[in-house]
Amino acid sequence: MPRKPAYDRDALIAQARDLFWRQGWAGTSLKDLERALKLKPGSFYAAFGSKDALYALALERYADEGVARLEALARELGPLGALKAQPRLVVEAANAPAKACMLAKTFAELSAKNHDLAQLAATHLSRMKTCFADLFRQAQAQGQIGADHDPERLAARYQSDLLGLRLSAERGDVDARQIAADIAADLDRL
Amino acid sequence: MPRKPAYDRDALIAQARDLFWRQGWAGTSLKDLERALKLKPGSFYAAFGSKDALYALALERYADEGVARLEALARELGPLGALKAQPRLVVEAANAPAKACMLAKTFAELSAKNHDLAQLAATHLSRMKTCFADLFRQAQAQGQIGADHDPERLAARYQSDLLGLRLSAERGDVDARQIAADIAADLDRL
DNA sequence: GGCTTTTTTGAGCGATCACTCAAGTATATA
DNA sequence: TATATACTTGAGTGATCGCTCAAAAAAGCC
Repeated sequence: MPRKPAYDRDALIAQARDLFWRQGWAGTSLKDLERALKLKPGSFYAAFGSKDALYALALERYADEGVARLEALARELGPLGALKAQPRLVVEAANAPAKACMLAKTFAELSAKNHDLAQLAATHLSRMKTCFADLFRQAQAQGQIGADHDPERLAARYQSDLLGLRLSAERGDVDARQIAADIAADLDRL
Repeated sequence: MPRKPAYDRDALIAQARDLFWRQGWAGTSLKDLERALKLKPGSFYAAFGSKDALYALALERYADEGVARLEALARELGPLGALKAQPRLVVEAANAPAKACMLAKTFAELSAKNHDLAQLAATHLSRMKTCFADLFRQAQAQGQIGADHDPERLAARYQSDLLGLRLSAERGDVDARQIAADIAADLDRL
């Protein structure tokens, strides 16, 4: 007996993610969302409950797809290959809403006020770091990098470099491809 | 015959810089500023004109002091010494309002909307990059690093790593000192 | 002390914020 | 086709945003 919604919820979350990713939390108003998602306030709140709840869904989606993409890359190129390819891929992602990492942007914007979304972003960043560590561990097991390295430490440094790279990639006066190449080259010296 | 202001303008700019640095542009309201600077709205606008104008002054101050600190460090430790010390110093700065770079935070928050302050932050980031390049050039001239390196490229990578490090330093699940040590160690292999 | 000039004060402006809700509309079942 | 059950609509909520301005207070000069 009920009527079905006229929208595709998954597509709306993806659109919201793109908007939030580009413009940040405070930089994206409900008017922006209503316009982009073509949803009136009533429908918006019926569907998602609040701006923050939708942001949380968007963050989740962002992180899930990031992990999935990395794991697919590792299946294709092997652990070290994936780690070496990732910087270039991130910089060259032409149709992404932004180069910078949405988790990092969210954390940077909201951590000072102890916002729940900052904690959520931090959790997902941790998850990504664990993925990196796993790949370093696998590469080590396969003898692709020296046994005298701590995978967790490598992962922390690698993720840090990647966050810097992705911010740099938004600048007009920086050649991010060079930086990406240098990060990848460093992995060969391990 | 005129009356003198009761406040120290330079001190107010420094306080505003600390607030903006921690909380960002949108995250810092005029109420926050009025409370921190102990200024009623009228005095605030008589002194600074607008929130954005004060933010610009704060950015300027931040960048100027950053450059000055780096140059002083280079006089004390030499060019390569300064570059190697900087990561550790940045991570260990205990009384700084935040670990992350204010220029990077501003740029990340505001560049999507083409805000003037994002452009200003980008300009100052460029300035800092030039400082780094100069130090790499000096280190090269002194034979401390190989002649087969492009100082501009080294500077871009170094700054990118530093921005990543400083963001990582705000996370609870990352040992930023390890990353800082690893960045410094990389400079010895040039 | 009297006058001028400036700063300080704080109520309050219009705009926008995230959000609500009652009325209108469309759809799936009976 | 009639009814029940959602979904859609958009005017409107109180709160907060950056900011203005006229009145009150204070300091420098005669």
